[in-house]
Amino acid sequence: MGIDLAVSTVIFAIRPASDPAERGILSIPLVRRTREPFAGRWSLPGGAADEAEGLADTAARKLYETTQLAPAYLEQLYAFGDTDRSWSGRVVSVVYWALVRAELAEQAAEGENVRWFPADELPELAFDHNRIVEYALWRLRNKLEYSRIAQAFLGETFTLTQLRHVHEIVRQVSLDPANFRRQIESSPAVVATDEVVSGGRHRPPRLYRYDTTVQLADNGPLG
Amino acid sequence: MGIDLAVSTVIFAIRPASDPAERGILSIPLVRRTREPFAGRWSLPGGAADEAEGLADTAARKLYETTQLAPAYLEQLYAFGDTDRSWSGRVVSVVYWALVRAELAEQAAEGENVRWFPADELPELAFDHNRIVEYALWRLRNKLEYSRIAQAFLGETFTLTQLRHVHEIVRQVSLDPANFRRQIESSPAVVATDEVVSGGRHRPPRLYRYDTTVQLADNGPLG
DNA sequence: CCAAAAGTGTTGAGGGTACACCCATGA
DNA sequence: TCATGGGTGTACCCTCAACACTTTTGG
Repeated sequence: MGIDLAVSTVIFAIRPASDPAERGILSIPLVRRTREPFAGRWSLPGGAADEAEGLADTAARKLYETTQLAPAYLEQLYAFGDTDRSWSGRVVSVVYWALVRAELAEQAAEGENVRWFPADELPELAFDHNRIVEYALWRLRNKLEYSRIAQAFLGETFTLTQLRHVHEIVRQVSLDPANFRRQIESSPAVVATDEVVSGGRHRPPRLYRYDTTVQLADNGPLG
Repeated sequence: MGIDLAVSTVIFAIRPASDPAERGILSIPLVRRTREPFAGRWSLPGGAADEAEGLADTAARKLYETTQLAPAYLEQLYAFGDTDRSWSGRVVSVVYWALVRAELAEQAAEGENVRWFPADELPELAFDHNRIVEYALWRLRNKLEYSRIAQAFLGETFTLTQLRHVHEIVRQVSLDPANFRRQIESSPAVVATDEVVSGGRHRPPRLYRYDTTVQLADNGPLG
């Protein structure tokens, strides 16, 4: 038979919360399986690797096909290859994780077979996908602390409060606004614009943007 | 046709230096290719993935077959899958990196088709293996700073000076012995024994051992 | 006693946290 | 003028780098 090679992606976005007191919910889109094994169960978007296409390209394409979205950040997570992870032959899955923008994720396709779930309230998924998501969550939370990837959840420009909310939602902590500001401003990756947002009934916050000459995460020689 | 799946491993050990002023050299064993493509070039040990065997098991087995050694540490590095990385069909390589003990690495098999090279003086290798080693080196150096994996280069017991030399050789820095001592002693992963090493013409150093109930590196849910 | 490495003590700089305080806007 | 979040100042603590100093061995 041989070994089947598959590509899957854990897609993260911050979506509006039903409870308006919450600032948003870290969410993941899943697809319902229509075939055995695990027919009817929810699973990560993905499919067989394409012989003529790079692995990351396949991940981005599958991502687009299920959500109609393009990722703001995409990174390989891990190659899962235990012998017993699928009982329809041996499958090695190269899994990626992606961040998409909140504004776009709202209009993302949803339907009978595609649905967004809160990242830490998932149902029982097909294969070893619960374990995969758990690992992706751990990586996301870790990387948020020492890299500048939080911007990928937001649009072109954003306020520091919005950026802080991303950290608070993902890392499940509450951060001091004053210290958060200094921490971000000391980094060259985020720069102030001269625009502000008026309309709130308080002092208009300044908009910041991400400096695209700085790379989001340090992945060493892989860039 | 389809996609071929391979497993390779970047093996690190600290071997005795020719210059006795050096404490040791970070080295990698390579195998000479006997077939096209890249016949005659040096390359990473590895081979086709085995359908009945886990990926890490395959990596450890290939490691043993080329060096007669067992790894003290083994971790997945990355899945390399660019479409143009082999021009004998599409090959996806799941690459692991491993640490082996210095004492054992000295007796490691070496021959016409297996040879150890200093990690940062490699010849031009087959495929994209130079880039793979570069990434593995980056990961090793990074992980040494925030994990307790340096012990894997040493034996059951070791002196703090030996452990410091590992850091100095791998990270290419010189470290203050006093501060290094405190840093290690504050970590629960390394514990003092009541033995000392006599014989040197100076105060006999205490031996330490690694606490096996603590895991070397934090790989999150993957353990 | 001397050289050399093991091991201890101490100080000062820098980064992060907590928190007091002022600023600018809409209602 | 008040409520609300934006934004600044500052004191304290803790970690870490630098380096002086003491200890224990072999020669």
